[in-house]
Amino acid sequence: MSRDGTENREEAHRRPGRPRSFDREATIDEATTCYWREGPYGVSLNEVCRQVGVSKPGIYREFGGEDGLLAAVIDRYREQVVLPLLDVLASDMPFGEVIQTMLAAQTAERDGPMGCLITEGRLGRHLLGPLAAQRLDAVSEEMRSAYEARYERAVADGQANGELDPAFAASYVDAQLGTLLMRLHRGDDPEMVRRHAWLAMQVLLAPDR
Amino acid sequence: MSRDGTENREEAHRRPGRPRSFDREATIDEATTCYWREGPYGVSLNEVCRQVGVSKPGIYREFGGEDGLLAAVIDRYREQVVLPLLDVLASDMPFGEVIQTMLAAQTAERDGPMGCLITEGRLGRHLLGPLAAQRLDAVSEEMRSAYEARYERAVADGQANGELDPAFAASYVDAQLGTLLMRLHRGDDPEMVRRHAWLAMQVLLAPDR
DNA sequence: GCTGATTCGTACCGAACGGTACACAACTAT
DNA sequence: ATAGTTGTGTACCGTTCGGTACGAATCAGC
Repeated sequence: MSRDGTENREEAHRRPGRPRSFDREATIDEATTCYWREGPYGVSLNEVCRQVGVSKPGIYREFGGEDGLLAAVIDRYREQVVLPLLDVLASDMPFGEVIQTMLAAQTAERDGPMGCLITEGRLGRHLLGPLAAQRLDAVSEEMRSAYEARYERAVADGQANGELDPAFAASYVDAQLGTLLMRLHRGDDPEMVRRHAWLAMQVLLAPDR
Repeated sequence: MSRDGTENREEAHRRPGRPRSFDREATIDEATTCYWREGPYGVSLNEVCRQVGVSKPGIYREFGGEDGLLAAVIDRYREQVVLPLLDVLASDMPFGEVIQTMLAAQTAERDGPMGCLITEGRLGRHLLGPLAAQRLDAVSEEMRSAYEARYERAVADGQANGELDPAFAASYVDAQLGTLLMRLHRGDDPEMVRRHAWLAMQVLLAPDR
């Protein structure tokens, strides 16, 4: 396949013209870090270009503009952060331990930025372009439905308070996790935030045991 | 007293020079509505001037700039919104009813903007000037300590779960109410938001009854 | 009417924003 | 070498931002 410019190194580039020097993957990675650290609204496209070390026309040629770049960043964030989280949700750990593990993972001191790019994006979704907004909604719904499925499984296993409508419980988890992530991004004390979230989650757990 | 330009109407203005036409109180009122509706970061000073119908130099002469205007707005908001809320907290209603009343008041459909100016301001406190940030912190602490006092009273009356540290419970209430107000401002369904908050508050109530 | 005092808004400043025109660099093919 | 093709970044566009210089407007006193 020689659809794109990355043929095998042996034959090098056959096409005429100047060879590409723009590294799409590295750009997405660095831009993801920028947007994650500062929040999607806390950093301008100019600033991202400065920090990543690429020119603005380069971004426009590759992603079509700020909206397209953010859409690519959200996709990358989904693969690297959200999917592992969904794996934890899908595991066969007891419900309470799943919750505890998720809270602990998010509030653990880490090298990278605290908080969640998706959560920050949802805080000002109306400021996003159509592409980024669509990806954001998709990932949000993906997470929400995972919460709902896990809650239903927990109810079936007797590990969760079954008196709540699953969709309602899922959106409750979504809201509580959103709060946790937003506060972490704001710089609140992770341990306090974690304890608040854990307290809020108690209403979902099965009363006995 | 003739310290300021507003002497009694009988004697009119005695001082030389062009009489004041700038209405400080009306400006604060209208600006409060603007910042409340759009959020402190969702509206520029230029836009506020446009909507209120005053000139930018007028704002600078009266308030010293954007920071001073926001400080005055926060003070006005405190008087008109926060103090009545503190009155509800201080009332002798049972604890559960106090919580329910606060949630209902915030989530009720109303003519004015949904959400809370203070809460929105805290989301991006680092973007505020020193004056506005100081007022915001003061009001925030005022509310938090009111939550703490009311919770301690509820514990003493056997209306609240006494196993929580009062400061911890107060910051929990603060976080949950903040979430509620932020979601209302974002446009989430008020009824859903209210039910979520009420569910989260259950862990504070006394287990029996 | 004139002068001085005071308040007013127009019209500007430099900086930063998102977005783009275009000249030049770097390759293949002849 | 020369022409053709493709990728690149400088240097600009118009807009909006927070903030201000300054002359016009409106009063009291004379």
